[in-house]
Amino acid sequence: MPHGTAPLETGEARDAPRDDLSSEVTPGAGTVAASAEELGRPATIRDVAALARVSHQTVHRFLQGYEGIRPTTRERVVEALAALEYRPNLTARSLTTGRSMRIGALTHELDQFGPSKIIQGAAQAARDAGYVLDILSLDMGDPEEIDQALQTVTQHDLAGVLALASTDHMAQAFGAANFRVPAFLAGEEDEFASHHPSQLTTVGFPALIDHLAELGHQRLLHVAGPTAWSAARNRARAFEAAVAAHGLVSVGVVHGDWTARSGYEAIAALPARLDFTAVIAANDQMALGALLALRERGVRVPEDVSITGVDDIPDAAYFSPPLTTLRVDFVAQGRRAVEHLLARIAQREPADDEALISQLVVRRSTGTAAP
Amino acid sequence: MPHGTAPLETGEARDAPRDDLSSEVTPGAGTVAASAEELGRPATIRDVAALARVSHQTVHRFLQGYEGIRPTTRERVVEALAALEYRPNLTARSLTTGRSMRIGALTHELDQFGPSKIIQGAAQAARDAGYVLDILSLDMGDPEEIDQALQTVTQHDLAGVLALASTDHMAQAFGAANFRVPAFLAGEEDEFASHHPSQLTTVGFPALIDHLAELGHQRLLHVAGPTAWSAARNRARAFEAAVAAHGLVSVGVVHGDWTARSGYEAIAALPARLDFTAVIAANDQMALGALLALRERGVRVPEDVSITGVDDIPDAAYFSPPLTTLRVDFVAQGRRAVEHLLARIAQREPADDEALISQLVVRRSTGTAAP
DNA sequence: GTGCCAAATGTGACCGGTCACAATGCCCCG
DNA sequence: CGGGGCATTGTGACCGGTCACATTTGGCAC
Repeated sequence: MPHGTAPLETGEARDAPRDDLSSEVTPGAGTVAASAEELGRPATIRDVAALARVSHQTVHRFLQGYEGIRPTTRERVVEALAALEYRPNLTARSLTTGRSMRIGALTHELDQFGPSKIIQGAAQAARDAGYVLDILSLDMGDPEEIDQALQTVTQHDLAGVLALASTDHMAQAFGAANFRVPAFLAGEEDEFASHHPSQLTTVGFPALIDHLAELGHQRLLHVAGPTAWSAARNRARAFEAAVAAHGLVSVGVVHGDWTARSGYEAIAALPARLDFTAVIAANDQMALGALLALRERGVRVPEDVSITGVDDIPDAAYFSPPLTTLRVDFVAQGRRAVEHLLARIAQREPADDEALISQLVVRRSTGTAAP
Repeated sequence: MPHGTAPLETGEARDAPRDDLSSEVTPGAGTVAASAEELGRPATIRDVAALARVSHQTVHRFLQGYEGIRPTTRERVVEALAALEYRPNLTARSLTTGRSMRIGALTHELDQFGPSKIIQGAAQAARDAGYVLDILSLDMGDPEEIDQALQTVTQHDLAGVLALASTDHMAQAFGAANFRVPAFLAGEEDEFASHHPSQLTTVGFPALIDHLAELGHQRLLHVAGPTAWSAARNRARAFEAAVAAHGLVSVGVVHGDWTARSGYEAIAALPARLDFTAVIAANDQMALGALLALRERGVRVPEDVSITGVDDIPDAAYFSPPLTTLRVDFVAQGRRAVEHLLARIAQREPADDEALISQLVVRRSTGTAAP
């Protein structure tokens, strides 16, 4: 269909410019389209060239920001571009250059706060760099489907591929795929278990455990995320390390699935007598669930048991009671992931990024330990 | 760079096939690449054609599912495709066809539960149809920036454009843009204020108000969303209509911004004496904030005041107390939006979709009205 | 005015898949 | 055994922007 559209007119337009140099400058008399409407289809550089009475290459040069164009020529090109409402066709461009302005983002669990924030940051960073983000939400679980989705990715020639959710499934599928383009797997930073000893007591989990220790808590329960998530493992490791560093006691690690329901069930399933004074949940949702379960058991928060989360979702400040938590900058993670990928695409070294420090936010869900 | 890669070899490969029909079938002897590695770049249909000793057109026909290919020929093509690990180049394809397999999704507020769920549904539906979703997250507010983002969209030739967030800003920007492709603005359905009288008492807000009326509530407060959102206006309208239909009293409509904070402040700002027995928040987050504000005022929920939300975010079941709310199927909304768009792209009539009914979920935040 | 050189501009091919149109090959009939 | 006609396959151009290279133009010195 797009082919057949008035090929003759196009042909004439291409040949016309060199003839009537002497005739009137006022367009519209010849076969050269002088306006977008007259053309009836998106303008190409050749349409613009014809109207500006230059070669398509000159138009191209102008668009590339080439300086050496005579002012008079340049002016004609500018006018023609405006008159025809020219917009470059990125598809054609990528066909020749072999590069595209698209980044594929593999993700799942888009309804989770973290991942969707990361996507938001990634989309921003991508757009700032003139790229668009192609979302490929995979339903994990069906390996067949993952495979098919990855196939799809390789066909849509992308400048690079980013994997954002950090489950083992994803990592595995990602590793096995042959994208033929730069790829970057954005896992959660190991910030919680910082290897810089100097920071151990000031950032992330150490700060959180510090806070609890100061309040006199000795025995802690960790409600962890699903083990298939590296973020969950990181946090669990960081928890254990911080506890050990403070000489406190971990009474156990229960695994949930990030949902409030799993946090609720983790607490509800405990024996009648609780042998801890603080619950450290690996995210705010599970903390919320734990909060309700404790309340239903007649346990007061924070008088009897303190509770903490991780993420600082916007709602956390309005839980009953408001939740003490570690704020994680997901948007920055997304931005950074894209920047890393862009660096790899451009074959530069990625900018040295400072650590993403998760910040302790103290609210009313933590208090002095019950005696 | 991709140009220069051994143009000679390519040229020879293109001409070679017809010569050595008699010589060995075993490849590798001539200049025709017989494997993906040997090629060192993605295989094209012409590479495949050369290896299969057919014309590029025959390969093309095979790929299009054309039946009339002699079995022996077909077999050679199949083998060549496999040997060279051929993957179609979608960029080249869209250049000629003028169609692409990409849908642009304009959105903002990706951190909101509703929008991100809608995106999830849209991405699923898109992928099911072989499309990918290009996310274009706009920062509303800066009209300059919106404009620029829309420019970007028109350059990435997309099969269609979808706008998902339903603020007036978006609607306006969307309406003003000239996408040159099918576009679809997915606003929230007017489901809450259904015009089908028969459904008025069974779905959405009517059901919610029904529920409260049965519990004896007479005086209601609505915490609405921001007026710039059509969803907020719909819900406010539906609230008023349902109240009127039941002969109840609306003591007022306070506008928040969807966040828990705004719900909290809406209640905190009220005079000491509350003249309502139920708060109807336009979403669950604001209900959460209201819940905390009431608690801090010493008001018990649901004994003194009942509270309801809308959306049924996963956390709502674990608020303290668990929230009575209207469940909205955002994923279905996203799917439907994409299906509508795809229908428009294919110039078919969209499938007749049944109403998306929001379902009342009764939990413990509502109880009999205080006397 | 002439010649030279760099600056400015033009030409044609190409990316890879698709399209319109041609040219074979093959089978069967008279 | 020749020829009609369909089945099968091939040819070349095209989409629009880019690249490598060729050609023209202008400015300046002589």
